[in-house]
Amino acid sequence: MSNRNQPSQDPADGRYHHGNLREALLDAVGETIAEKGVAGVSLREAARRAGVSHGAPAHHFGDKLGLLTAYSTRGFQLFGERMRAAAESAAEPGQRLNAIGVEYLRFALEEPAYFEVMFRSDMHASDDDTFQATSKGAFGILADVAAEASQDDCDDNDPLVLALKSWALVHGLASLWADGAISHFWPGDDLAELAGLIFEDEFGGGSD
Amino acid sequence: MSNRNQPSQDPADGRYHHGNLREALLDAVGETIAEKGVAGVSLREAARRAGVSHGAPAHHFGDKLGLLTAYSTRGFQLFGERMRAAAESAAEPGQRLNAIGVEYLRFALEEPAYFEVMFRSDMHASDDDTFQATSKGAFGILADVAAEASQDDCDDNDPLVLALKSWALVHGLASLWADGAISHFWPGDDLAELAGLIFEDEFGGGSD
DNA sequence: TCCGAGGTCTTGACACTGTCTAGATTTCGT
DNA sequence: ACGAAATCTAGACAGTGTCAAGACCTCGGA
Repeated sequence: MSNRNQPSQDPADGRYHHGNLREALLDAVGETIAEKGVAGVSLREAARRAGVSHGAPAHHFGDKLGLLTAYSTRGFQLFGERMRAAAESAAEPGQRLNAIGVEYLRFALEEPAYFEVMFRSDMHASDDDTFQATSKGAFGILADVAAEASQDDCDDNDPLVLALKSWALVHGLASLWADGAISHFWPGDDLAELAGLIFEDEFGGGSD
Repeated sequence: MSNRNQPSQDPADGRYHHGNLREALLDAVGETIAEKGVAGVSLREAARRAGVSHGAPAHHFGDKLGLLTAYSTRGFQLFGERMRAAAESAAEPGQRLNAIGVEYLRFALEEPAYFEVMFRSDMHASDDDTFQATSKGAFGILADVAAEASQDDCDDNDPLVLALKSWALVHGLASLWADGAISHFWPGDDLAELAGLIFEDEFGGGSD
C-alpha cells in the first residue's frame, strides 16, 4: 500500500528513494501516449519523466510488457469504477444498459490513452493475474447489466448472447471511431450523436 | 509493375537486384507477425528474411511506418476482394448482409496478421493516399450492402445508421474475440457459433 | 554498340532502446 | 542497532530506426 503523505508527482530532490515511483511511472506512460502515441512509450522515457535512472522501472515492472500490463490494469480499474457508477446512477433498471453503453463510449473518448492499450492483446501479458482479475471484474459489470436488461426487454433469447452482442456493438463503435474509419462515411464529428441514433434503434432508449 | 516470371520468394542468389523486393518484404512482415506478433516487426528483420541488407527496405517504404502502411494497404486490398466476393456469392440480396458479416469474421480469424494491423491507427500513416483509397474502397462495399439491406428489412431508419451499426457489431465481435476478452465469459472456442447466435437475433438469417 | 541517368541495393555510422549485471543506498523488521 | 530486503544507480551489450555515401545494375537514347 505504502500510503505516504507526499505528493504522487516526482520529487526530483536528491532523495535516493523516489517514494512513489510505481505510480509516477504509470503516469509517465499516460503522458507519453498522449504526446507521442503508444509507439513512443519506452522504459527509458518513463524513467526520464519520473526523474530516475533508466534501470529503475525494471525493478517494479520487470520489463516493458510488464509496464504496459500495469498501465492496462490501471485502465481497467478506472474503467470498472466508471461502469459501476454509470449502472448505479441510472434512474431505473431498464435504463442501465443504455447508461453503460454511453459511459463506455465516453470512456473511450475521454481516456484514449487507456483505451488504446487496454484492448490490445500485444500490449499486456494476458497471463498476469492482477490484469486478468481486474479486466474480468470490469467486464463482469457489463455482462451483469446486459443480462439483466435482456431478461426484461426481450423474448427468450440467451441473456449471455445478448450481453455479448451489446458489448460488441459498443466496443466496435468505439474502436472504429477511434481508428478514424467511420469518419470516411459519417459526416459528423460527434460520436454521442451517432451513438444515440444507433442505440435508439437497438435499445429503444435515448441517450442524454 | 515489374511482372517478371521468377518466383516472388527471395532468390538469394548472388544477384544484386532482388527483382521483387517490395512484395518479398511485405511477405516477411506477415511471417514475422505470425511468428512473433506485431511487436516483432522490424525493418531489419524484414530485410533479413528477404535476404537483403538492412538498409534496403528504406528505399521502398521510406521508414518503418511506411512498411506497415503498405502492409495494411495490402490487407485492405485482400479484405475488399473477399467482401466483394461474399456479397456477390449470396444467393439473394436479402442474404448479402449476413454473408458479409460472416466473411468479415472469417477474415479476422484467417488473416489475424492483416487484421491486427489494419485497424490500428498507429500502425499506418493515415495521410497515405493509397492507403486511404484502398481502405475506403473496402469499407464502401460494407456500407453499400448494409444500406441496401436496411431498405429491404426495416422501418424508416436511416440506412447509413444501420450500416454503421452492423459494421460496429461485427467489428466489435471480431476485435473482442481476437483480444481474448470474450473468452472470459463465453465458454466455446468457436466464433462462428457465437456469431450465428448473435446474427440470428440481429439479421434473422443463420450462418453456414 | 556505348554510355550516362536513374533506380536499386550495400555499407558504415549514430543515437536510441530493452535487458542484464554488479553494486550503492535506503528502509524495515527484529 | 544490525542484518536483510527493497529500492535505485551505473555500466555494458545486442538490437533497432534512420541517415549519408557509395557501389551496382538496368534501361533508353546516341
